[in-house]
Amino acid sequence: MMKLTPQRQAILDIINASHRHWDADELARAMSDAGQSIGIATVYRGLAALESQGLIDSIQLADKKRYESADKAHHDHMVCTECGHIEEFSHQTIEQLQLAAAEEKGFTLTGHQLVMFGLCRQCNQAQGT
Amino acid sequence: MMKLTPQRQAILDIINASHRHWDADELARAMSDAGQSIGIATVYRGLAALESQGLIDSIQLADKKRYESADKAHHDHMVCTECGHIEEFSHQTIEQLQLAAAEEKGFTLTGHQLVMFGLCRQCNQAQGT
DNA sequence: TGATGTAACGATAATCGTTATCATGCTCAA
DNA sequence: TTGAGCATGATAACGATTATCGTTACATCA
Ligand SMILES: [Mn+2]
Ligand SMILES: [Mn+2]
Ligand SMILES: [Zn+2]
Ligand SMILES: [Zn+2]
Repeated sequence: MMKLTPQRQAILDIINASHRHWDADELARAMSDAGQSIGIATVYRGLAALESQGLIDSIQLADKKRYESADKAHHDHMVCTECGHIEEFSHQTIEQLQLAAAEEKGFTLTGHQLVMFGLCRQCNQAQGT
Repeated sequence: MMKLTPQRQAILDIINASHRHWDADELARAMSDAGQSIGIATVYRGLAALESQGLIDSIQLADKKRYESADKAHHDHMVCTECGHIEEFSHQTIEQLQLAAAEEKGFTLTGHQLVMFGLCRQCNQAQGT
């Protein structure tokens, strides 16, 4: 078991207090802004520790890893390529069919990540026709 | 339109001649081994150019981008976390349900990537019970 | 033919997210 | 009280990718 130090607790609190998907740098900056500065290495180690304990979840985007609260049911993500907005969705049938597809290939699944890219509703409208 | 230089043609040939998923370094090494050395920057630029023309496809894995032939129908990937083997699969219903999920959120899809992680058939057996 | 413009090349520096190193600080069981 | 062991933070190192820049290949035009 790991130790829930003040730094790790603070990271966990920030993540749990919002529905955002945070990267390491944003968390360090948020803590700094809140007067509780933290070393960037400590952020990375804390995130890894919290995730290994299942206290937070992550998604690996092209450039960086982003973390979110684990207090939500499993879901996947749509990322707006215009504004960066991340929309969540879950689809039970898709999940089931993934299991079936894996079984068909002899794969034992430990995880998956489905990311869809496109324009969110707002950016769609801003774009016009 | 871009120019299909000897370097880019060679990259394209290597990718099309196999079913592998290549990273930039592997391609540079393969060309070097074949007696046609190439600058690593040229590999990256060539890959970007070829992909923008739709001549090759790519998948973004955690650490690096991998490229494959575009002479295949769209498919998604299972990655073995033990041996690195990449298995391809396609599931028409999953694709359709993705479109439905996007529409429901007001997203206009431009792409998606579904990657499943786990143990491939071989590594499953090697593991035993 | 030869000047000139444009795009690609290749070596290498720079960037960026992440991990490793290491000296220092805390904490808790003996 | 003490010391083993884990956490922290500054910073170096790393790996993939991109930027820079001088050089080269090639096409166009005087
Ligand atoms: Mn999410
Ligand atoms: Mn493939
Ligand atoms: Zn948007
Ligand atoms: Zn395997």
